[in-house]
Amino acid sequence: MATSDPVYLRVVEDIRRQITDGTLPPGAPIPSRAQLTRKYQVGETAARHALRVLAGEGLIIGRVGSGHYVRERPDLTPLYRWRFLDHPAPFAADLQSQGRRVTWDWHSEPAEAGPDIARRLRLPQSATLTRTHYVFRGDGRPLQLATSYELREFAPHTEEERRSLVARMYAHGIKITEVVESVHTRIPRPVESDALDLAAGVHVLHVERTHWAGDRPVETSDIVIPGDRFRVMYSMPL
Amino acid sequence: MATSDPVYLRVVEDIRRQITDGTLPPGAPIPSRAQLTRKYQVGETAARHALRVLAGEGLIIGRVGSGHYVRERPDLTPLYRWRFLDHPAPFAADLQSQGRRVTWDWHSEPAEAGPDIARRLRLPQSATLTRTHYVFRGDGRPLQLATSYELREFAPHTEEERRSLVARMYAHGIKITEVVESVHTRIPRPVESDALDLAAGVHVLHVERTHWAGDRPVETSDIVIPGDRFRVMYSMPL
DNA sequence: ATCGCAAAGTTGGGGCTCCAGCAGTCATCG
DNA sequence: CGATGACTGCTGGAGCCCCAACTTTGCGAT
Repeated sequence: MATSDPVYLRVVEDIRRQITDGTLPPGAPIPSRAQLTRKYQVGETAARHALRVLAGEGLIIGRVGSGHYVRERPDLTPLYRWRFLDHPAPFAADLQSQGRRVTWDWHSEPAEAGPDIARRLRLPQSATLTRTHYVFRGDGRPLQLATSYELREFAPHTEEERRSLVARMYAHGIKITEVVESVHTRIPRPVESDALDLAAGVHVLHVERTHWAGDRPVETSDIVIPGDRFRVMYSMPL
Repeated sequence: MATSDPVYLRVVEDIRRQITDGTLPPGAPIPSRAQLTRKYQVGETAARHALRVLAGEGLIIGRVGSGHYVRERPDLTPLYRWRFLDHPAPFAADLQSQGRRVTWDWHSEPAEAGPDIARRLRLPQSATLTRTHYVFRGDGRPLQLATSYELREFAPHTEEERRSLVARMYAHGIKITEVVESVHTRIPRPVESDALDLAAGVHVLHVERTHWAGDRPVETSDIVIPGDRFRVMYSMPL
């Protein structure tokens, strides 16, 4: 099934890989339609489609009359990236509203991204992340274990910062009732793919594309609560 | 400049209008590529492109072998739609952190959308909205005036609900330092248009597309802070 | 009356081509 | 020597066509 994928996806994935692993640095020119046509032995339609998808993802930018280029400042993209893979336990914030006092402990350690997380976070495998294990407690009794992965340069530096970060997440009242399997992808899936079919009963909240920039504090959160599974996508700046 | 726009936009805008004003109700079939080609006297490329854009916006859904249809449950789309057009005053939440006590009063009234808001909220002009005027005070002194427009069916029903809604907004620490000119558009601009150019120094956070569904509580917020102007986009369910 | 099947219609992927408008580059002219 | 203008390459819009896979429909046979 992997080899019979649409042709344009092959091009998209190859270029995306080159961008994320640094082969194509920010500002680097992307081959033009004509060049892609030759290089990947595809039609111009597929080549142009691939470029549009990548541009839609925010990875590259097209300049009329000039060409496509790898977007500058891609480091702004992953402000915070979280990934929780947890016990199906009630989330702490849930219990706060029931009057219990929630506390949490954690310990952080450096970790390599590894293939799975690297792919999901669109990072090179060698990227150094900060892995943090949490133990959430309600009235002292353990409620939930959680693991989060953050880019080192964006991870909180002090105890206080991390505490405030987690507190802000709690302020959202995120309930985690089952597997929380998530990544905050700022540059999610290809533009045209997988239009959601609400009528079919798929329950999902889905942020397709988010672009941003700016040197001021920015905070966004997107919470997805499908039927029986859900994801939390969360990002915060310092 | 309006008449020399791309042709596919003419198709997009016409269909979008028909959907938002109810001419094409949820579930209604959209003309096929061939039919659009004839109806609007455009090429197949433009017709298909228009359909893709609308599908990308989440307004319609394409089913292979069957056709495109107006998405069901479009009422889930505008959960809350806010629009503030305000004084360039510091936002109350800002002052909270400085230890001042922030309070606010409001009064709500029904209002017709009118041409401007109808266009921005993608609603029929005759839609009945709830218009709410706020006065925010810091330590009793007026700080800010704000006006918000909400779909009536999603407006808070009780005093307590509205108070909690505003409080939740404050919890985000949204600073409003200048004109807040905004609409929460769940279905923003066409898929392929206006990729942001970060390199050019445009400072903007921009949520392009958000789709969601589900019968459980969903909360999303998107805060945009460009250089010297900014928008707040906010939506919350009950 | 119901079942099965074929034909027609539709989407999505893909190919090819043309053109306007823009951006560099380079050569020519004053 | 500097400025202007022509040329080339690129993007984005647009047209037309073909095909595979899938749905729907309607007809014909049982």
